[in-house]
Amino acid sequence: MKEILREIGMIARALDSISNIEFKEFDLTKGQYLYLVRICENPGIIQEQLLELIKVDRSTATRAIQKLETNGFVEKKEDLNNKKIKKLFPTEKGKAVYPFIIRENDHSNLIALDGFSEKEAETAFSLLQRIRKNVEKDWELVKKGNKRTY
Amino acid sequence: MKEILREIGMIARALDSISNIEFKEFDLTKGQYLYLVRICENPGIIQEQLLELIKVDRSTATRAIQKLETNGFVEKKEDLNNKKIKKLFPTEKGKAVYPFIIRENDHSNLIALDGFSEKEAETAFSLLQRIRKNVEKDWELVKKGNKRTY
DNA sequence: ATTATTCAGTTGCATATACAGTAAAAATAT
DNA sequence: ATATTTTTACTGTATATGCAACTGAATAAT
Repeated sequence: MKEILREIGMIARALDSISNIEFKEFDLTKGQYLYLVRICENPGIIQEQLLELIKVDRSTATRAIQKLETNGFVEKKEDLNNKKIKKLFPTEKGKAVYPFIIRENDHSNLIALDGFSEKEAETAFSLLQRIRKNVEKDWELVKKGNKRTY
Repeated sequence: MKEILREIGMIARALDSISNIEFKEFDLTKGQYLYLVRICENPGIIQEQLLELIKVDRSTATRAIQKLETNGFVEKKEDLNNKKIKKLFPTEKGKAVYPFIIRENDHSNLIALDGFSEKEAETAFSLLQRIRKNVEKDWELVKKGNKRTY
């Protein structure tokens, strides 16, 4: 059995660790960049959708967004038709750090794909996308309390 | 730019989340399975090597291992020639849960690679391995305090 | 129309994570 | 041989993470 999980875990932790260190200079604490980029790219997104994009727990998302709001990176806006939801938008401060996050992420991407041909990079992306789609089904099930059988 | 990082992050978080939920029945708390499998597969490994295998901070490893030890899954043994290091071994209890961890991980692997041909799975693994090797260089640098320039 | 169910967001509590700094042993340099 | 640097493990403190349980709003079921 080819242990792709372990490779993915190692890569994810290493890259996340690097990002967290590098984003401290923008006063973003651990993990916050994940939320901020996605809010910048999807202005008006609600927490529930955001957490699905990141694959993180509801409570974790609540507090990460709360902190981002406290520190002036994003703001919550009420919806006129639905009192339940809160739409998320980046502030000017949030928009200002966005390019730095992208630049860093792009660099990590480049490093990750060092030595890859155009075609190989393309293949890696499409295979990873398929893996992600496979995995997110189970994630949603298990998070809803269902049990996997195997 | 193909955003492979985000895919990898999503996959890693989703799978880790599932594992943590599933391993609670063996009294393994968040993340502990990562350490335990590797100690089972590399009996006598020391903390410093283990953390490189997982890509986690020294202090995190210390406490994770401490907890595994407290809960009777692993034990530390002094080395006769080197007073600095502590070799890690699984206890009987640790060895007993190992197959369950493997079974779960194998299942997740299978789910992740659902719809993949033999060849595609092979390709995914080898590309991921290359990505991991690229990324771990930067990780080691940054963790040592070096700054990346880009 | 009323009741039940799902959805979206939050909070209490327990726990993991990591940076910075410490200490002691080992390896290296002089 | 001694001084310096590196290696290995650990601690203090701050912060993130997630499960379980809860709220109120929206939707579905009867």
